[in-house]
Amino acid sequence: MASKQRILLVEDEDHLLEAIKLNLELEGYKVSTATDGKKALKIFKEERFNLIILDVMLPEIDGFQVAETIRLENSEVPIMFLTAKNTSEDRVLGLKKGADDYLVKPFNLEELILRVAILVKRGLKGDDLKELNSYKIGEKTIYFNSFELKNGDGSVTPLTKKETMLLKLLIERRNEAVSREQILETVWNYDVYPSTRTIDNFILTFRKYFEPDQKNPTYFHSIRGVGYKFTDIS
Amino acid sequence: MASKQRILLVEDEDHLLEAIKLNLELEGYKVSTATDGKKALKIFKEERFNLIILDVMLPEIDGFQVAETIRLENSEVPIMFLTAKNTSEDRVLGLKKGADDYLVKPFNLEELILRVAILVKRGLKGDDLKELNSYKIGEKTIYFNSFELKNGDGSVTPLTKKETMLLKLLIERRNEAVSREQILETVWNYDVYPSTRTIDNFILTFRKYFEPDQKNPTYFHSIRGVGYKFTDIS
DNA sequence: GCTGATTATTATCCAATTATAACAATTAGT
DNA sequence: ACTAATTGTTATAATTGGATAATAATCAGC
Repeated sequence: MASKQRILLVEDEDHLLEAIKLNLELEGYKVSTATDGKKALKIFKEERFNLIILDVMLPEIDGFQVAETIRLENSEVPIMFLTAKNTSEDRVLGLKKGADDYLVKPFNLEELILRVAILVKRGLKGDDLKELNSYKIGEKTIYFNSFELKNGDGSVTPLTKKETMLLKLLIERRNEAVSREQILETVWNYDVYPSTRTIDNFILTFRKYFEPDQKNPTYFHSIRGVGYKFTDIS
Repeated sequence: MASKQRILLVEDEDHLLEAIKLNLELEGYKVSTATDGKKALKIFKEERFNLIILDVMLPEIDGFQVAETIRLENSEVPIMFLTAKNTSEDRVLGLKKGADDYLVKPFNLEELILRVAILVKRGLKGDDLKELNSYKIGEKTIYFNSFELKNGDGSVTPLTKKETMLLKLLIERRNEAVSREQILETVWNYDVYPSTRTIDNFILTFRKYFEPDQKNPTYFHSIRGVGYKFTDIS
């Protein structure tokens, strides 16, 4: 990812604030903090964030009001509420204020991290998104949602739908063998199987695209009797 | 809300399936159901949904595989996992497969309803109300608000409503493939699908407007089996 | 164990098939 | 009258499977 994603964390309990901040930073986010609603709004006006995490119970201005104010100006940024109350009215209220997610205290830190990842990913735009949906192999970069392959010299080769899908599958499962059966089930439909020879053909073109030495594949390995394995150390 | 939002619910326990379905319908959603992964994929291919709720443990094909297959196609539809397992690996795996949310069983029905509302709402505003008033392609400028196209020589060509909408969509998503389905969903309504051939014709006129060489498009690329991609380096 | 024969699987090329898009002409709808 | 949508024909690109060569695995016989 190009640059660190930024999170604004608003929480009045110092202890909890520090714990969450530390964990988010370990995950690679840049975290700004505020301990009350007033300060939160001040920081929000000065910087741009990819996600705002708001405790509901805050001194001076509560989390809901903060969210409401933010939504007046900027309806895009995802907002996650942390709430101790678990009554239905409260959660519905949060929703109305434009929450994208909420966690009930006490919560599991790991769950927080996971949900943060989902929200940040969702908010990404343009170049970041393109970055997220790409994969580098050597000098070349595959862009999965523009269906193209950028070569080392900057030239671009178009990829077909099936090529892209199969590449995606093998890369998702990199460093493990994917059986021919699995490939057919996933890339082709569960009912219409072509001959297994077809797969070879796709691998062949992949090797033409990516392998410096066709006869000695670095990336696309055949596993006899099973299927193929995409190997990459990155 | 113009028309009912559609949800695909995939769950193998009949009792739970019915309970969730009933509650979602009470909330005003149109709910389609499937009891195993294979059926789910079949239905997914036939209809369009605003949200997919997937139990992870399913007969035949599990929820993760279903999600993976859906995500291999270009689909951006939000996916929520229902999972009994609460181990960290499982949740991270769900994330990687492209989850937008997940609930751990046993869950509170009210919480499910709330989270569904968040995801559906998010999907709707996903059409980005980004202010895009004009856009330059080569010598020409499109004015989205006045539905017209200013040519290099200063003359003006009027654009129809549909032309403008489709142009806007493709330009907003520039450099990525937009599937025919997405086009139909966005430019046409959810229920009124014209034949997909209609789209070709619009592209045809776009190429007449913008392409120096019709046979070798610079801007409007067809991606076979997927849809169209508007390419621009600016 | 080793060697060569046998068999199974994959690599590769290419022609045939199929799927999809380009395009034009026509119809429908307002 | 003018968009929008359908339909049909042609053009084109992607996918497929057959043929053959290459390679790897298995096995029989020594």
